[in-house]
Amino acid sequence: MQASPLSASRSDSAASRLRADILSGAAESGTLLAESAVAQRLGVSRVPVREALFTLEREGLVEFSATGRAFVKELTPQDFEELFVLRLALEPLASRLAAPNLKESTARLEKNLAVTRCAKSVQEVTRLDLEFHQIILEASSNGRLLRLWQSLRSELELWLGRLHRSHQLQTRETLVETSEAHEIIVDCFKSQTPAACERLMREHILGWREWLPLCS
Amino acid sequence: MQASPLSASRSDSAASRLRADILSGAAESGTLLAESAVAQRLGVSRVPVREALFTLEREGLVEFSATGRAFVKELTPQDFEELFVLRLALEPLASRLAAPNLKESTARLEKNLAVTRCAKSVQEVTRLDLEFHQIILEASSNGRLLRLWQSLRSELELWLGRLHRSHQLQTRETLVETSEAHEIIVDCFKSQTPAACERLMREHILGWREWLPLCS
DNA sequence: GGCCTGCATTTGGTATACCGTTTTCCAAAA
DNA sequence: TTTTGGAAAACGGTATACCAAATGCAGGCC
Repeated sequence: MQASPLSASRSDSAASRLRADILSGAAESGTLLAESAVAQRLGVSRVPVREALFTLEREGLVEFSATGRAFVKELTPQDFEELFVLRLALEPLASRLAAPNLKESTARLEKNLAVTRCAKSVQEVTRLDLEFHQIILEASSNGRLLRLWQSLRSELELWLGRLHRSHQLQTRETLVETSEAHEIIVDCFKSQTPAACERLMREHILGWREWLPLCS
Repeated sequence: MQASPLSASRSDSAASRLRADILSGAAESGTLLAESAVAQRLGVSRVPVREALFTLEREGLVEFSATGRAFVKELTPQDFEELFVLRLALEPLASRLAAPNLKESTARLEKNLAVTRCAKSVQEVTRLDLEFHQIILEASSNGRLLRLWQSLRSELELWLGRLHRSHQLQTRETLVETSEAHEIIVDCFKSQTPAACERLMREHILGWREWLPLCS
């Protein structure tokens, strides 16, 4: 256990509930998130809601208009392209940095892999996929690198969630593809050089890019 | 004219004033920034101060303790190392992406260069240096890349400011070094391929790393 | 019919007040 | 002298209230 301040503040729980609404698709793209309305719905005052919206903006799930009104973010194919370029810059780097440390934290990756193999929905596969990558980022021992990546993570989740809702992806197929790729990565971390890990992650991200044509 | 909401909110001006205090060294490393005290000093209520502190945390100038108290960030040599690794990942990439667009925005770079040559203090050189790099990031046409870089910029400024105050760097020398390096970069953008621009920026950042030993 | 105008309503920005928790500091005991 | 106990002060989290600006709609004007 780690980030549990014993009682999540109302700001945090407001952020969590809004995040869930957005990622699940309950709050559609472009929806206005008025402070008062959200506050009333969540049963808290406007102050925590305000902070939650600020947090979600940082995560890329919400955007503010020039006059300060908050809307659920809209994503375009260009957004996907931007995310791709940045993953390609950050994740291979993280893999190289993490390689020396990863011989120990491999256990976390393998546990993730085991859970992934039993996943029962595309959403679950997606979540575990991102978690797998985050484990590597955490092992990179570069706090700022992790922070930068996290500021992209929610957007990726949002993107993938929408994709899964518009195209009906096959759970089985997605699961097998993901876990096989991750398996190779874990093996690489266990036996290969940092440079090899970097190269492999680069390939992995390049492969992920193939999802792009699915943009609606 | 662009991002001028006609009257900066009190949150924004509070953030500006705090940022200036921190970057100028008026607020020393580790100083507690209590909401009430800051609010009283700036003549506003706690709410805008709260948001300003949140903003500055995002910029890396302030850090919160587990119990939510804000302190002026302390920087270690490892922080410099992290910033270096990330600049090395982001800026060459930005240069490559910007190269095709830069033939037009070169004017901005050249104007920056001209002003730099007349700079009269190390602080001014530093500020213009970062501005030069930011112009390139802006020309990369990747909003997220720019955003990630900006989240490092204030920290760089903080770092360099402290460096200049502890070691008495020569204005003349710093200025000449900086402007000569930037001159080469502008030439490259005007005549070379994206790949060449990327390589050159990589060299530039690697050279910048030589400042590291100056850590106290 | 389309466009401008003005008012009612909504919305965000900010000040103030209250409460529980954390810090701080001093005094008493080991 | 050091440690510890506890109380007072400081601080952050949040609710509420007020105001100015922005929005949206309806009615009038061209």
